[in-house]
Amino acid sequence: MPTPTAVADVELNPAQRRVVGHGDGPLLVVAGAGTGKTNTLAARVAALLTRGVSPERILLLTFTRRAAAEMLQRAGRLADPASSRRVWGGTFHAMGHRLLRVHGAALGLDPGFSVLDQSDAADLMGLVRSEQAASTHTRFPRQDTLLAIYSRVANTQRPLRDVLTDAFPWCATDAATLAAIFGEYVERKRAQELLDFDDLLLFWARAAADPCVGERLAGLFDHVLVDEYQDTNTVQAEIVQAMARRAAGVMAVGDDAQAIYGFRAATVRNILDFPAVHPGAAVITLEENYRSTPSVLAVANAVMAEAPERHDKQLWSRRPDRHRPCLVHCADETTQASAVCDTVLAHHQEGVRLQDQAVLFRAAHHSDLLEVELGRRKVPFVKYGGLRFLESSHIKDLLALLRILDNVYDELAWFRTLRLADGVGPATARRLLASLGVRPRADAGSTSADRLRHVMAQTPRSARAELGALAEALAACGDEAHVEPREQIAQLRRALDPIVRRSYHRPDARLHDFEELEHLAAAYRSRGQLVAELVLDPPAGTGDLAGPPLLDEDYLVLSTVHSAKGGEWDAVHLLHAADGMFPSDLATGRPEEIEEERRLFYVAVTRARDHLHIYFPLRYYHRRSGLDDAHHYAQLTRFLPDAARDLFDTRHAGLASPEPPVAPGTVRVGVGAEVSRALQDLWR
DNA sequence: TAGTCCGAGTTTTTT
DNA sequence: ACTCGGACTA
Repeated sequence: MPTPTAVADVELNPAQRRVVGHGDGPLLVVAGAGTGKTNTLAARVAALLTRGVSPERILLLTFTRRAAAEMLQRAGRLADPASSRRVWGGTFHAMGHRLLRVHGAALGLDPGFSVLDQSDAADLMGLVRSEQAASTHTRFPRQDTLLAIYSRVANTQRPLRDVLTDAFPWCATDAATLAAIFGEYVERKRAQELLDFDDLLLFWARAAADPCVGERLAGLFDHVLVDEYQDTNTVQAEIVQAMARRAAGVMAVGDDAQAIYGFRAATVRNILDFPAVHPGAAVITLEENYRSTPSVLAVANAVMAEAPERHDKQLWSRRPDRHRPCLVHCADETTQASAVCDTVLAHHQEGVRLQDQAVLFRAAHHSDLLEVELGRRKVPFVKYGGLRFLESSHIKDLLALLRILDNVYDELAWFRTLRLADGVGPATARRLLASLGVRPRADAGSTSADRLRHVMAQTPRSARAELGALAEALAACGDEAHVEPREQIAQLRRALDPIVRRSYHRPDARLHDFEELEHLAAAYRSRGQLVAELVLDPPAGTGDLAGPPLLDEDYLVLSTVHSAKGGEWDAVHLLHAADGMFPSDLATGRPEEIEEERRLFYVAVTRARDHLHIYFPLRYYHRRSGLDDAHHYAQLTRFLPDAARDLFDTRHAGLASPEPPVAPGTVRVGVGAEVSRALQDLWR
């Protein structure tokens, strides 16, 4: 019997071969973690290409750009690299964007629309919010909450009132005001030709359902393949159904045990209902795990065994067992950070590259202390998840200028740009918008540079030099046909230089980011393409672009569990396995939320090939710094029940005795707090 | 316009 | 415990 240790490019097990060899017609693949899903999907694409399906008639929808690129690269190795590159592959949002640029006009969409990222959308929501009188009362939801509610309505396609009672009960009394704000928000986007992330899906779904445009769209593809189907939402399922209605084949791959995007309105119903929605669908289950050792899988299975809703898959592996998973009890967070460093470096000594190890955690800030410690010990690392490159304010400044060039009526971009200048705040900026002919619209045909020069006299004297420089830079970028995107960035960067130096604390790192952006821009043919792709597929990593200069160097991977989806490493270090951190105590309100946290924990565990280390800090300080040492003792995560703990070796870091000095959960207040309370009592 | 002070609500994960 | 928004002042 052939026993593949890893799924080699040509070596597939019988179930995988059935997937690859499946003819036309709908197909659902239920693929447990580590069962060779990526290879199988890649082999299927390769098989389609070999069968003579033309690459541009294949649509491959994945969760991230990276996943699509990797699958197509593997498919290229199996079939023909040149043709695999012509396959339509990417995220729902990126593919929607691409299709809408070409076919959106038929829906009345201006082909020059701009795409708002999450924080732009929130800003626009905030603008509308501030204009609504009723929104001033206390407890009125903030702009981010407003966007979250709006987005949930859009993605679930359920009435506002239901969404409020279900997910945002504390906002239910404001339903009428919310409806008014959302109405204005939608109107504002329409007037300024802006599409937010949700719109990319909604317009695509609308277009695909349209009797005329929809036929044309559906006619573009013979095969539709969707990865991570358990994390799609209602609108995405509608898109798949509509796009596949003329296709020879539609295939969805997913694992209900790995559904972790409920907060983004993803619904497991999609994968469960696939056979009903696509009649005659074949269902193939992949259960043999090629990634992890049996003892890692035992932990994963034990975690899921506690789920009230049964997932009737048991992962198994033929791999030999070598190391038992390790549960590390740490005195506190600081000890955890150094214990992780120690273990990472010990593995490194044994020959496991840093790149083959990952540190995973629930929330982006959970790695803060570790990052300091890694820096101190000079261990190179890259972090995924959390604050993105694009969200740093200097990058948004530069992007705002690009967006003005692209869409001269983009109110938000103007608002941001104007305030860059010394002496221009919200009040002046708002006044200038009218003179610029942006809101209300005027002077059709006049360029951004002209408009800016025209209002110069109305700006404070202190702002004129900087605004003048910006206007010149905008003018220099104006001729899209002759000025390369890279040169445009160079121009804008020069004008921003003094502003960045004046307004940011450590300007050099930020100016360096501009340089990186300039290099990045060389890969794009047009400014519009650059801006859109940057928004839809921002560079990962933090601070600087952890790009080419690091490539030859070995580095440790730090990642949120969400961002680690689809990844695998020889050694996985999972931080903060304490109740309150994982599961996050923000997500323990409703049973569904806890179940999603459990699946998230399962995803984290199943990323490990050979070594699994789970760290549990016993003591959490309430204040990071300060004189008093108020802290509490944590409890081990509820996802590791007693039965599961027998699967681990136990280690202790920074602890004289393995037991906590007081019962878990008790709060002790340190000396400093007692002193200050005594002082308080003096004048009470 | 921008800085300071005060009070109150909120907290995470991502395209 | 921290951040955001509003009010008030220079």
